[in-house]
Amino acid sequence: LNNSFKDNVLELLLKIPEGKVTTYGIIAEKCGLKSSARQIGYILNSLKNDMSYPCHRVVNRLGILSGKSHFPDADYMQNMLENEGIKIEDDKVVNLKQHIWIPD
DNA sequence: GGAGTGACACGGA
DNA sequence: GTCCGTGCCACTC
Repeated sequence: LNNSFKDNVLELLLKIPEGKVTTYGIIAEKCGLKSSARQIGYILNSLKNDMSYPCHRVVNRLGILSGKSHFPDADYMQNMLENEGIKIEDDKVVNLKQHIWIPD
């Protein structure tokens, strides 16, 4: 099969439940490239024109909204997350452990 | 094919 | 908690 790494990432992206977040590292590991978290950001960047993917639910391992500058508005990511019940303080998810989602 | 580029992660100081 | 160096690998010239 010719599934690229990117396809796996996209598939997993769509599974992130509303009101939850996950990290670049978790996605990478689940897609079989444990230490290639950097690629996730690269892939998400290529989706910036496609809002059908919940890119806003991906944060770094500290819960920081490291990708917020890549959205249409500076507050887009934060607004989306807060809209789903996640509290953001200083560009960081409050109580990350409570909101993190880990694939099966 | 070689070098540069990341929306990262980890360990050590 | 911070700052810094290193590993990482798909992708693009």
